[in-house]
Amino acid sequence: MTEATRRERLRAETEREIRQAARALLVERGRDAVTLRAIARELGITAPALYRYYDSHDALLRQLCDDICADMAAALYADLSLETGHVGCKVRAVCRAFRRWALAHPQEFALVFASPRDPLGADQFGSVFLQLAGQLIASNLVATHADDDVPEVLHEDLVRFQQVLVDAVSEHGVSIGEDILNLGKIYHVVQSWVRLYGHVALEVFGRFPFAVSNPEPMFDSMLDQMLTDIGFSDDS
Amino acid sequence: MTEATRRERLRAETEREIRQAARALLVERGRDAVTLRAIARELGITAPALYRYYDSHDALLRQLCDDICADMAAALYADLSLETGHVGCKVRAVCRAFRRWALAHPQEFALVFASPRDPLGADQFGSVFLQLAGQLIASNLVATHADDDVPEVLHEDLVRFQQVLVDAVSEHGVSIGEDILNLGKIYHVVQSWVRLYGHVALEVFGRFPFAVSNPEPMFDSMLDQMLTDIGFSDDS
DNA sequence: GAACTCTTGTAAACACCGTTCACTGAAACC
DNA sequence: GGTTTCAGTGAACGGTGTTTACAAGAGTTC
Repeated sequence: MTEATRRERLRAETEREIRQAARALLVERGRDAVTLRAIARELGITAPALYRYYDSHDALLRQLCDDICADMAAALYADLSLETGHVGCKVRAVCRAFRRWALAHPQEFALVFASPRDPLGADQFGSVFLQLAGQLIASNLVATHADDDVPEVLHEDLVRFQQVLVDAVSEHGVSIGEDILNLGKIYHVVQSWVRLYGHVALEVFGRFPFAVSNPEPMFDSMLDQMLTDIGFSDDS
Repeated sequence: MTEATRRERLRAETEREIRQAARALLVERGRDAVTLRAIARELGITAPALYRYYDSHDALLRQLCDDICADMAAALYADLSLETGHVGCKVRAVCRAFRRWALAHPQEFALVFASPRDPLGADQFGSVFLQLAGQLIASNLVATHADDDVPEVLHEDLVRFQQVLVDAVSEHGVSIGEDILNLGKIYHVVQSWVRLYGHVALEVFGRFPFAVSNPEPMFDSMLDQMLTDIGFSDDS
C-alpha cells in the first residue's frame, strides 16, 4: 500500500510530531514558547536534531503558519458545506466560521494575520480565501454593481485582483466570465474583507474602544450591513 | 528653575535614554530585538542596571507601548490641528493621519495594535481615540441617525460606549448632550473604527488578498464610503 | 556478508537572552 | 562626619538559536 520506505515513514512521522508539538506549544503558551528546545524536549530528542527537518527556527515558524492556514481552511470548508442555503447564506456562514475560528484560536490568528510578514505571502490562506471568494462570487448570478461604480484609479488594482480570482477558481475547474465577476463586485469583496478582518482582529486583540459584553450580535449586525452593501438581499 | 535634585535629574535622563534606545531597537530591528542587554549596551551600562528602572522586560515593553501611543496621539493631534475645514474634513484628516502613521511605523503599530494584550488595556491610545471621536461627534451637530436604527441587542453595549465617550470628552471640559451623541451615531463610530482599523492593519501586514500597487486611493475610497455612511455629506 | 554511503541523532560549545544576588562607590541626608 | 539611599557592577543560573564534530544505525552495492 504505502510506497514509502521504512526510513521515509519514520521521517514523516517525526515531522508530524514536530509540527504537532509546535502547535501545542503555540496554543497553550503563546508564540514565544515555541522554541526548538521545547519542541525537542516534547519529542524526547535534542534541539540540534530538529535541524535535520528545518533550516532554522524561523523556517519552522513559517511551516507552522502554513499548517494553521490549512487547518483553518479545512474548518471553513467544513462549516461551509453544512450551509445549504443560497449564496448569501453561504457567505454569512463562512464569515461567521472565520470569526469563530479566530476567537477559538487567538494565538494562531495573531501569528498568521498580525505579523509584518514576509512580502511573499503566497501562503496557504491566500488561496483559501481566493477559493471561497471566487466560488461565492461565481455562484451569485445577480450582478448588481456596474464597473462605473468604482473610481477609475482603482481599476488597475481591481483588474489584477479580478485576474487572481479567476485564476484561483479556474484552478479548481470552475470558470467564470468577466461579466459576472465585474469590478464593482471585486471592489465590494475587498471592502468586505476589510470589515470582516477589522471586526475579527479587533475582537481577538481586545481593541474595541470599550468593553464589548455582547460582541456576537454586533458582528452579525455588521455582517447584515456588509451583505446588504455587497448586493445580497437581507432576507435570511 | 528645576526643583529636582541632581540625582533625580540624572535618573530622569537615564530613563529617557532607555526609552529612546528601546524605541530605536524596535524600529530598526523589530520587536524581538528589544532586549534588556541590547538597550544596556546602547547606554554603556549593564543589563541588571535596567532593573533599577523597570521591574521586568515585560514592564519595559508596556512602557514602550505607552510611549508609542503618546507619540501617535501627538502626531494625530498635530495633523488634526492643520485641518481647519468642517467636521467631515477633520474626520478625514485624522483617519488619513492614522494610516500614514501606521505605514511609517509598522513595528510600533504591530506592537500596539496586534498583540493579544493584557485585558486591562487602559492605555494611552484608548483615551486619544475616545478624545477625538468624542470631539468630532460633538461638533457634528446634524443628528442624522435615530436610536431605532440599531438592533436592540446592541443597545446595552452602545449605551456603555456612549457613557465612555461622554466621560472622555467631559474630562477635557467639553460636555455634550445625549441627543447629539445618540446610539445610531455611536454605532457608526464603532463601524468606522472597524473599517479604518481593518484597512490599515491589512495594509501594514500585507494581508490584502492581492498585491495592491496603489493603496492610497483605495483607502480614500473607503473613507468616502465611510463618511457617507456615517452621515457626512460627500462634498470635500 | 562485507564495505560503503546516507541519514538521524548526540554532545559540546558559542554567543545571546531575562533575572537574581551580593557587592561597591558615590551622592544625599542628618 | 557618619549614615542612609541608590545607581550600577560582576558573577551566576537556566534558558535560547545555532554550529560543529562525531557516533551509530539503515540502506545500498559488490
